[in-house]
Amino acid sequence: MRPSDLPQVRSLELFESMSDSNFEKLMQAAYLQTFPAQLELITEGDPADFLYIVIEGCVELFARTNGRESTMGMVRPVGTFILAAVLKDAVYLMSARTCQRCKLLMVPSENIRDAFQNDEAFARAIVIELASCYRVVVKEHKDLKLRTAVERLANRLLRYNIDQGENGAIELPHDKRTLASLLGMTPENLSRAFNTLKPYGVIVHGNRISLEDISSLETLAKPNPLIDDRLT
Amino acid sequence: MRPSDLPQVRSLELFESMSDSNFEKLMQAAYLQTFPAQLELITEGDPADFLYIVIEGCVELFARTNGRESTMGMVRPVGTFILAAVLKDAVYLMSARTCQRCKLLMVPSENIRDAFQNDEAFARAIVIELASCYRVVVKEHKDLKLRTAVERLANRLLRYNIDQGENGAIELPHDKRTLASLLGMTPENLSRAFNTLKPYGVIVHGNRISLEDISSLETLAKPNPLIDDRLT
DNA sequence: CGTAACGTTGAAGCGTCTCAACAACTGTGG
DNA sequence: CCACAGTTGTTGAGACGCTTCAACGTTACG
Repeated sequence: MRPSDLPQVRSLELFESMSDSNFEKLMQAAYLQTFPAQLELITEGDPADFLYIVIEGCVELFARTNGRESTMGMVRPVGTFILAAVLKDAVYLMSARTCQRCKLLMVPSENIRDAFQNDEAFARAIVIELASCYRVVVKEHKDLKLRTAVERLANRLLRYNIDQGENGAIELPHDKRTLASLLGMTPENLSRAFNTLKPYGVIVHGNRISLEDISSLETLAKPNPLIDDRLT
Repeated sequence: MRPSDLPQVRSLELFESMSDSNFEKLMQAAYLQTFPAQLELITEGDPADFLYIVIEGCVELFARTNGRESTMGMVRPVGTFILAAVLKDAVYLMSARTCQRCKLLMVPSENIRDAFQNDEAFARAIVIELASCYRVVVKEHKDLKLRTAVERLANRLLRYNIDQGENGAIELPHDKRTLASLLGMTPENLSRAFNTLKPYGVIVHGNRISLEDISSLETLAKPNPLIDDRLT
């Protein structure tokens, strides 16, 4: 792999406290590969052979059953996916596809599990990473069970606003059909939800949204740190 | 704590590979307490002071926001809850209340984190437990996003049937309002969903259900191991 | 025996989905 | 440069699923 990518991976919370020698060993076993857009990287049900780390591009995690499909999450640099399956040596619960041309680091599952045994700092980091992933899914589950579609969209917009500098001008990080699926609704319904939010100062121009009245949007959305905060 | 309860806790996957001395240390720091029914044990947002282990009874995990409430899960003996919050030293994301009179073992968070550092086997067990919890929530999330209410009920009934001996006679482990909330619907809608399933051989007598035509129920439910199996 | 809790049923309304049509934009090839 | 098809997003109409509210039956319990 290109040496210039290494520091980025090393800076991942998952790897930063690991010993140099163990990190090198792990990276020597890893493959850095570039994939075209719209390629299905893994399919749910397949055995977890690799831990994936997104270096460049964007990966969509999704699930299928009975002819239906839903986006479960989006992974951007520098993020990992399907750690749990790798650690349990189980099959993937989600499928993944590239949204754009992507550069991905693939670390064989066995090497991850070996490193877990041999490097105490790595073991601790893995537990923190896993616990964080767990809490993210719990929050998403609460979001879906406790809120209407419009509320979910409103809270999502408020979060994007915080992520993007809190100046009321946001850019949607994914296309609208993906956003709709992420939020658990149809594209048509997302479009209508945006219309519902117009009286609350939400102005849509393609994938650029301006929030002209944050406080009224917050009154509607009632953001809850135990659902919407990414840190806690 | 009563010595007769110890072997049960020890047999938990989380503790069984731990060294004797570390297990004893952990148990000496722990409190065994009995709680009456309908007591709120923890409230979301509070700091995670203890890891809880259900020895007897049943605990409901639930979440609230904006005046609404939803059941997130039920914990029966011998199960743990809110491990992720304990490990991250964060606040609870869910509240918990007793459904019945309960005997619970409470292990201080600090001791759990200490044991994680000092006992390699325990660290490994924690990772497996966490990864398993993660996968359970992912499955529940898929269930909710990819299925209708009737399908969720049908699959739940098929799972109860497997859990309870696969003889077509099942007993609901919780009251119906709780089951409804678990499945993400109202009690009224659950009642109607049972009616919808009548043509598929689902006969309801209070909390006893008989499944007279498993194969037609399966045709409707289309169970998926990547959602419904508890093992994988 | 009366009260309370739980579950069921009905009617009405809301939210969401489906299907279809259409507009706007993108990239392609002539 | 323009016609073209393909993609993406929007809008409308109708159907469906689900919720709400209210009433009622049943069961459990003091």
